Amino acid sequence: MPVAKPESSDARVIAHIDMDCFYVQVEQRKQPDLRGLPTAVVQYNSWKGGGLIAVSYEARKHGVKRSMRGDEAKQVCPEIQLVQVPVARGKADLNTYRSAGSEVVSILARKGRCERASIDEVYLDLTDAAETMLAETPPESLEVINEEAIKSHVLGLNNEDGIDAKENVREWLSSSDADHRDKLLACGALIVAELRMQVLKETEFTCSAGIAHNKMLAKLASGMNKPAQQTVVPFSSVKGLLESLPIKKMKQLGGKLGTSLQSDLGVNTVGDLLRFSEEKLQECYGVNTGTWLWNIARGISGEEVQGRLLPKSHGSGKTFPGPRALKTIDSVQHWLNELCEELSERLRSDLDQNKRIAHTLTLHARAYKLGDSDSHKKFPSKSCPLRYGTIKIQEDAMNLFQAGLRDYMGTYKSKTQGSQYSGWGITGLSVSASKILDTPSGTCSIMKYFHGQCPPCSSSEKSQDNLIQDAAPLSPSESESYSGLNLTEPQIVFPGEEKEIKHAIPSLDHQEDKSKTWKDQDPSCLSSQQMQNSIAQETSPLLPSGVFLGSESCLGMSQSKQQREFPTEESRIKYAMPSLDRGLQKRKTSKDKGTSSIRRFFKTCDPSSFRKQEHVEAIQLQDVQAAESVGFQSTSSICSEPNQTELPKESIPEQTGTNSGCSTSAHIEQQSESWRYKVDEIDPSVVNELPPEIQEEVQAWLRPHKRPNVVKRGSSIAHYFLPAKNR
DNA sequence: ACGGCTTGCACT
DNA sequence: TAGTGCAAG
Repeated sequence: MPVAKPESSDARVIAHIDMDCFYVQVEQRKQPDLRGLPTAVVQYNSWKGGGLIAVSYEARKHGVKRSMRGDEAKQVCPEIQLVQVPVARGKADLNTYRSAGSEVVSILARKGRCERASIDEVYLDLTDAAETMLAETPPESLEVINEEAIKSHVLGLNNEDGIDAKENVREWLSSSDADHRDKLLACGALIVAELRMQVLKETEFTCSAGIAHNKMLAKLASGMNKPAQQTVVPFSSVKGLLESLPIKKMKQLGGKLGTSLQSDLGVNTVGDLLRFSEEKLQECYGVNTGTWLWNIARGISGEEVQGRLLPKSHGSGKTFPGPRALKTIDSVQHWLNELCEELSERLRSDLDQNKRIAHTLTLHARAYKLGDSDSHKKFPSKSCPLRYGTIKIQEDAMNLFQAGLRDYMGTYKSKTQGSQYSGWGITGLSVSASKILDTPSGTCSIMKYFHGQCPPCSSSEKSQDNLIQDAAPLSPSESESYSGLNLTEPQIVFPGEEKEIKHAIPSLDHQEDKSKTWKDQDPSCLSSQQMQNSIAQETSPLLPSGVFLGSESCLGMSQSKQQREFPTEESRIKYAMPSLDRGLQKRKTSKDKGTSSIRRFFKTCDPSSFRKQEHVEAIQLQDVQAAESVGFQSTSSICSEPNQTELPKESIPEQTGTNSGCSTSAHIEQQSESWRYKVDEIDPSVVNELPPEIQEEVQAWLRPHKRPNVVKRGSSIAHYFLPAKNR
């Protein structure tokens, strides 16, 4: 039976921290003369003064806006200081901002779980820190309250900007008879004030923050008082806040979905959403989006703060607008080389600094054809296994481009002559690296737990000779999952050898299925220098299933073909993790039917220790709702249905009314064979009995997932504008 | 034929 | 899966 959690454990303390006009601040730190002046950061000064990408608050007062041209900005604010984004390899180079961003993250990650939400934003889960503070040094016990905290804006406090606001805030922060949730938020506010001061001290950057019971509200709040201020959203202020909040201000609703809500349902404020039943919203926008909308109307958002300090992908791109469109293969080649060079550089530093390896290379391009107005949509993106080394990346990217070009041309049934197109142009190119995984040594706590330490892993113990041996007989790509491209032929690369081997050519028309011996190698066993030279092939996701086998040598086994085709259970677990982590909606039938060691571990646990997981929303507005008898039944159904608790940020709406909830659950139940389904059966409470070093990792698997969308509404964007009416 | 360059994510 | 598209800043 579901056991009700104590109310207090649901009162999370979440903060969203947002750097103020970050790029401007970075430039002002570099050039302190600019401090206090209306300033904007601009890229590509050549055309109309370049495009603004960050604007200081002084300049905003004069009406300067992001997305203005440099020239326009000068018009509305003649004294504006325009600073150019650094340029490298003929394109904007954002690296200084990236590293400034990591400076900040490393400070903000000190007080709780931290999620890097973008280059200049993070979420923090300060629940534990706040609880601890409340227990040990509650605000009421402090003689002095941090001045920065006293400057907080507390939504719902009377006289918020009146003359005695500060006294009110001081009292709110340290009131001893306050609601428990408010006390926690007060602690959160103190902690955040401290962190912001620390950031200022160590980086010279100011930031704004929102402190609330969930991510959505914290994000909303951080933008309410900028720059350099913080805003607290007490539980009791939520209803009033959302009631009048324009729907488009809500994150995820600033685009077409928000427009559809306005024009099709007449929803102008978040509060207006309360008029609609969950079912109605689901009919219009699909199950996930519908439920999500229903919840945000009530200030409910269960999304957890992910403990992730690093980006999940790297990309480098450039546009070639209009007259500058690329017309020859050579020019494409040139720019692709530049982009790949930058990407490769960033991959290397990620490897060096974070011991992470990217596994997929993707190329995106935009092209136009005279006479076809939406020709630019049709250039397909292509991806392949990522091989490290600048030259390899360049080569693979070029091959991807050519493959894309063939498809693109195919749609026009036309042919290229030589290296010259006519009537064609490439208006955008970008390359990106994704599926970035930690090197096992760093975070593979589970493997360590089940197999003990892995001495052979330590890079110092591995000789260069071993390296060569291990790396030598490499598997080629199993390329069927990569669009018929076969970009990676077997090759031998010795440490120190950076030259590419010219036979890495896409063979589009022959897909061989070669059986080769496979000796995989744990990348973690290599020093980063060694990595740079030799990890190229073996780190590609070569297996058909995409299994990453990097850790086997960690276990001291020598893998061969057999294991390549039947990877060990631990490998599958390792691979399954990221998708579970993301809480994918789809539950695909997994090919894995074996009993994993993790499952065995759980099975040996005393069944009596299992109890049902309670999924309760972080912020409980139920009391409020009950009082108002607004959607109370739905709320309780949410709470008792595990699969509903993880709310999607947004999803494409689907065809109305063809199907609904019952087939959804039926569909889920069919998946009894899948490993993920088994995960669902695991009682979360048992995690507490695991050794601490793997608890967090297992916890990540157990996050609730979204429901598959069974309702179909068609696939074009147009359906945003065509929700069902009068249904 | 312009607002550039990145990210993350959902969907299919 | 790979590929597409939305959204945000």
